[in-house]
Amino acid sequence: MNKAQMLTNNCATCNLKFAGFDTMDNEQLSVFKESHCRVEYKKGETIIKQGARCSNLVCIKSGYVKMHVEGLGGRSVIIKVLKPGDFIISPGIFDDNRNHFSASAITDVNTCLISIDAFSKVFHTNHKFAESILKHNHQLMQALYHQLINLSHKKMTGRVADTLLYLSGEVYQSNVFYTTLSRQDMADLSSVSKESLIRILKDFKESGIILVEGNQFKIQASTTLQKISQAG
Amino acid sequence: MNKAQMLTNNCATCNLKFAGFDTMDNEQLSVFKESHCRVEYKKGETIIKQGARCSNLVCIKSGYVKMHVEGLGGRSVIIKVLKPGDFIISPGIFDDNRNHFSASAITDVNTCLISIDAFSKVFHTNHKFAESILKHNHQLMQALYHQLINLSHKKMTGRVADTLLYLSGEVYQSNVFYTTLSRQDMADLSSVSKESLIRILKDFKESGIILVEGNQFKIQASTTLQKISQAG
DNA sequence: TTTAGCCATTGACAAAAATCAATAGATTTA
DNA sequence: TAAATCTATTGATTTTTGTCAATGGCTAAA
Repeated sequence: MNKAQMLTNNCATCNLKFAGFDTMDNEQLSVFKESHCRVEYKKGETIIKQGARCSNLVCIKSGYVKMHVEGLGGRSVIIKVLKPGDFIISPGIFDDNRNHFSASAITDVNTCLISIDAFSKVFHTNHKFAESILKHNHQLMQALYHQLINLSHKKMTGRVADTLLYLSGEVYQSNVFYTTLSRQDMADLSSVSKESLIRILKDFKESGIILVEGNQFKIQASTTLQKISQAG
Repeated sequence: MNKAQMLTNNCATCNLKFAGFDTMDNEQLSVFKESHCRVEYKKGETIIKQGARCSNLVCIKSGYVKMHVEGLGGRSVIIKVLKPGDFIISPGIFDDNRNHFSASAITDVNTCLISIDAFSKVFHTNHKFAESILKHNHQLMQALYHQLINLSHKKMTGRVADTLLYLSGEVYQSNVFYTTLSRQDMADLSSVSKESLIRILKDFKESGIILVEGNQFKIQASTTLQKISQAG
């Protein structure tokens, strides 16, 4: 994403791959455009807070965001790591109007916020847009089913292998990546304790499956990782 | 539900609390009515098969259904137990057209099946209906978030307590209930092994928290169960 | 009725994973 | 720069949980 694209204030020419953008006519695009506001978050800042009223559709123009559910005793589970082009629709929108998860910046992040009102207006006037939103939802749900299976049937090594494959395959889209996720974050993403995560990374490193140096990762044997993941 | 209501063939007078029914006009109702077909399943039968093409919106007129995701090595997780009045929209509908979970009858079940085409037609012409579908989806998703937290942060006793509270509170809606779920099913609902589930039920029974006699349950100290659930 | 098969239960044991404690490294703040 | 703070790492230990094996009961089929 270059600077010129990032700074565009026109939804019609926005580079975001926002599902449903292409179903919108000029009038609908201008509803979005008028409601939008650009906000920058610093690394560590909370973008969406679980329990608070949900007021925006959040589009990520640049940077990375972790989506997490806060549980008992300060612990949390990371559901998903979002990258540029992704967006967040809080599942409370047509329901109790509350956020049911939090989202925090794990790098500096540029966002474009669309008001719920504008979203709702377009949802109600453009059925193709509505369909694409439902589709987006369903995909999220499928990911949750997958995660549920992982949690209940796989042991730690399999879950950590999954996390590594997820980060390299879907988030950073490269076998070599630098992550701003802490070890605790990676543990929350795998649902293991921080110590266990570290031990497993060490094992993988010693077996030559991955290369780790601080937060710099290289997946060397992704087929082996896949086997570990499959074996549970 | 009495026989007369159950046998009604008219969507306008259907007693199902199907979200969005009240947003439909006569024309839309007749789209549903024309596409519908009534099917009876015997206990144990598969209603929706994971991986197969999804072709219907399934409304449950009577009986109970388990919604489960099949994982590795024949093991599965039960996501939800559905009761009369509930319905299932497969999350593949506007996406890959595949079912991402299975649904099986745990009693004899009466269903009303609406074709995807009819569903899609009404979804596209009635934005209030669309909104209620999205809302339904979001509620399902919130339940999944909750389950994710349970799985990753609670230990077995807390999860089994949750299962008992769920069955009595949401499914059978009574402190006293008879379930057709097997011990293995209850274990899959709690994500523990069958043996562990049995041991914990025994503990609860010996502590006087519940009364169990085969598949007949009575919750005697629901506050205690809630505390166990909260404690993790 | 008898046999076979499935489900529930129990005990013993092994594996898996979390917790606790201590240390080292890195980074921020005074 | 030094102190303070936070994160990462490692080892030792305990807790949690699953697996295996054996048994009894109930049901369904021959």
